[in-house]
Amino acid sequence: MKVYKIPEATVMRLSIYSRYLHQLMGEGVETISSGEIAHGVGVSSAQVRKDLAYFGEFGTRGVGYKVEELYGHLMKILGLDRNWNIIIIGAGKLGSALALYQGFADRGFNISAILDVDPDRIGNKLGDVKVEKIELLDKRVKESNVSIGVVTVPARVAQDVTDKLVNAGVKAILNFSPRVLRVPNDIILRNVDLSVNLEVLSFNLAFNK
Amino acid sequence: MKVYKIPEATVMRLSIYSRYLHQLMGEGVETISSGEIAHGVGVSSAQVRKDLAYFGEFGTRGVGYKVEELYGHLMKILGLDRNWNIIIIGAGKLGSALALYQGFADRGFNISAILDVDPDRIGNKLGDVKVEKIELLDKRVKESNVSIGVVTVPARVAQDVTDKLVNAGVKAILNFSPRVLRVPNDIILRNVDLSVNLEVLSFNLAFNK
DNA sequence: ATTTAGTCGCGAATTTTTTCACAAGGTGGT
DNA sequence: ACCACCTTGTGAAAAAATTCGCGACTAAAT
Repeated sequence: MKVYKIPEATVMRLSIYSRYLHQLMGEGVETISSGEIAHGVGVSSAQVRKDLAYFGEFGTRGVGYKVEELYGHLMKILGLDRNWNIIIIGAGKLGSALALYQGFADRGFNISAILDVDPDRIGNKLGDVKVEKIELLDKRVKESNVSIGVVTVPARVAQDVTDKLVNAGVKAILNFSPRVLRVPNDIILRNVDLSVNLEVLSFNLAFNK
Repeated sequence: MKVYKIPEATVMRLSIYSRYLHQLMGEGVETISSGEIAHGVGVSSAQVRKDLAYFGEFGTRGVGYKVEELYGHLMKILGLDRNWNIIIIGAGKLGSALALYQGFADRGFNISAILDVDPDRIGNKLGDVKVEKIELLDKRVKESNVSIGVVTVPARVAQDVTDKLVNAGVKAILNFSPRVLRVPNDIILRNVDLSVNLEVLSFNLAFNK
């Protein structure tokens, strides 16, 4: 099987499968079929098998998958068999929420720093991390070997912050600002636009009836 | 042109185009080509034209699109030519951040209520809205004619909250909890999983080198 | 009036993703 | 040992989404 290009949709589903498997482990389930995973997360069983087939053969014909084993494979595939250091730029409501979001820590994402320009925010404690001034961006990225920058600043400064992150050496950026960011080709960029999601709902509500 | 099924990716891009056009309006731009929109938001010009073609002919050959006019069409298509009432269930960090997120109000989403079970949170003011007890769910949805429910509760109670929202009469649900929700066929459901986004980055960092 | 340069709309071709369908392999009962 | 029954892995088919290519149309310059 080709390993060249994995569909992004596949990667997102793997992440969802892994979480479902984790839940099953908690329930003491030891073996599961593609059909059951499919039903559990709302896709087709062929989809589950195809997604897994990109990376190897993890099941046993006639039987299914060992939950714990498959979970381990998925975590490895997703790069979650290690910790990642991330930095959050922007300690507004969204940045704070992300900093305190347990889901990140649970999956091995360690928040190395959270920075802002606003003196009122600097010094605030968010969980274990204290908000620091933006000038420390380069220093913090380098000293903590930060791989991922999370951008939660207003649109007008998003590109500027992004450039600084790239220069400091982050390899990937998760952008929550409603701005199209330019990054060099070797930097991985993902955009999460909260409004877009609501607007897709709005479209469906308005359009389909 | 077929109106049957609009790709979800198209809808998401329309939302992005509309925001870019709004920015251009602010800059005083009056006319724009598909190629310029494409460059501005990072897709191909054919993609822009194809996306728009699902809904009609908005441009002038040889000239391009009138920014304001196209913006108006897009807002109408997206159902943003009116206001939507939404309710947020879960006043934790994420729910609070969403409640205070200016981006929603800017696009016509009006937060009718935000509810929680935690007595410590009830009574807190988030912008113009006060956190109220979860028991008011049915009442608030009905009296404010709420169309969209936003679920930001812990995974274990997400399905329960969802069922209550559906029973109360919401037509769409935006789910931020890491749980696959079951809803009737006529209810529109979208999932936003913040961890998935980080994990796709993690995968790309780990896998591509 | 004609030419030149530019741009849209859209059918067709291409690429990508999903679904189908079944051979291969495994389990448990008799 | 054989049979009945499962479930995976995967090539092939189908479906969906994107890109290509060009005819149709516009504006502006000469």
